[in-house]
Amino acid sequence: MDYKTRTKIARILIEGAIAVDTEVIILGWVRTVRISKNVAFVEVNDGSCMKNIQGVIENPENFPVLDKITTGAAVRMKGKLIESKGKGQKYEITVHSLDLVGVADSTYPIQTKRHTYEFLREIAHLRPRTNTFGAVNRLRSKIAFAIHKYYQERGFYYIQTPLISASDCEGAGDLFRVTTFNLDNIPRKEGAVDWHADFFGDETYLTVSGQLEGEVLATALGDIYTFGPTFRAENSNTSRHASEFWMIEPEMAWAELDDNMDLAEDFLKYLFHYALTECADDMEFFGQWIDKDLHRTLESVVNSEFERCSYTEAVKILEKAAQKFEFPIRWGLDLQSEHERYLTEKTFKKPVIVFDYPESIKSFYMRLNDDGRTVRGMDVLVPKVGEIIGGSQREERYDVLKDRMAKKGIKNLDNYFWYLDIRRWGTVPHSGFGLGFDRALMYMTGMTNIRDIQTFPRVPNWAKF
RNA sequence: UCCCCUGUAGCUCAGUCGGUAGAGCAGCUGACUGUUAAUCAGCGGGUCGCUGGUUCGAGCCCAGCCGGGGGAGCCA
Repeated sequence: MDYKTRTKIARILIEGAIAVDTEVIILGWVRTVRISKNVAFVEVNDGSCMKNIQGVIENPENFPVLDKITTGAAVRMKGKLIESKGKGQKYEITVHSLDLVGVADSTYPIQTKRHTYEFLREIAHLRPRTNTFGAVNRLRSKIAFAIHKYYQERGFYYIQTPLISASDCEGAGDLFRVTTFNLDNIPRKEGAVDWHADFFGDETYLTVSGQLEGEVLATALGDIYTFGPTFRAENSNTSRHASEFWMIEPEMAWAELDDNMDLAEDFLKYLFHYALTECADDMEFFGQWIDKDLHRTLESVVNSEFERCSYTEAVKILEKAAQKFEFPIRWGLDLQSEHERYLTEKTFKKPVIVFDYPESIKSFYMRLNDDGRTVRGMDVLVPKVGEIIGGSQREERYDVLKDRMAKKGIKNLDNYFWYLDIRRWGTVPHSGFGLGFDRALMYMTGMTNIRDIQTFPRVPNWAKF
């Protein structure tokens, strides 16, 4: 094969790195074919970029293989790069030889027309060959790289936290259990399941967050970040939730909530700006076909100063709001989606960071304020989506943390000895947050369903492919 | 988990009052001197989600089940 000698389409159409009249070999998949008596056009995409390159065949009768060159077929196309004689593209290829590498017969499900997302989800193994899903997957790669670039350039260390965990982090009952037990014959001792007999000698789960381990490393390396998968067994049936998703969780020692907000704001702006400038080809497609306001929305986030508003102020604003809400507003109640969207879309018309939430509605690890009733938690809210980041300054005082864990009803405190130990010796103020990778990508692309942002989504009742 | 909507050809959908199945696209065959989701002509294509019920007769009405979508909650 011509793996090493072929020219990727992006080199020609995006980078402009190939001179006219150069002999090139294109390896790719046929998007559409148009054949008439004296000329045929074969449009090929090789995945390297959004755009297709058009092969022109001036004497189709000499290319009997054209009969089998159909939408979806894999082909090798050799010819000379020329300036296009037709309208609609700058370059095209005068084809000298054309080989069918892999046939796609008439049962190939992707047609040269728009398909519904619902249909494409059922062919998740083929949808990356469409424009939309090609663009999504290219952007995923670029933004994953941008995330590493951002933190590495700022002296954060990338750490790998365990996916199998014995702690249930926030005490929620929404975990996937990990076991090697034969489910038809589970060992029991005095009536109860004998977890000592299980593989790890204890109950274990798929992690819901790498935060607690991240705190351990931050209080040794200073600044760290995690970037990996997490798992939630919640029966959430929405367009924004998946059972398996990737999170970015930076954690900084010596940092307080203000530093945390600064990082969250700067990080989001960096990612959006990176997408707009480094992925312009694919972003143009999203702006044209998925969300006409996409560029305006992203640019406004990049160029705005995020508003910072305490929970208490936010409640006052919402109480005075002219709008009727479905859910009640009262100090002590959590903000609902409709409230968050009102704040970011109506009141401030830009991203908002809400902070200092009531102690009663937030997790045990958030630092208790001097007022004794609020904690140093923060949520970053953006127009159109609402909450995109959740984070906090962590409770670094041993006694206060232990009390709050007990108060929050965490049962097996012994399992958290290590988490408490980092407060016992050399404790230090530290802060961090979590950004959902897939949700950030939804915002960047305008795609409205997480099942179409993840390549192989896992949601309740769906783990195919 | 709750509320609402939905399931008919490969895809997107229509199907009236309950009377036995339709269109566009795709596919196939042919035509066509540069096309851009090419165009034009012809042809083939159905377990109406499943099970049961009502009825002389059900794609249509009723019940249950299964699948899909949107919204809410939980959150990232």
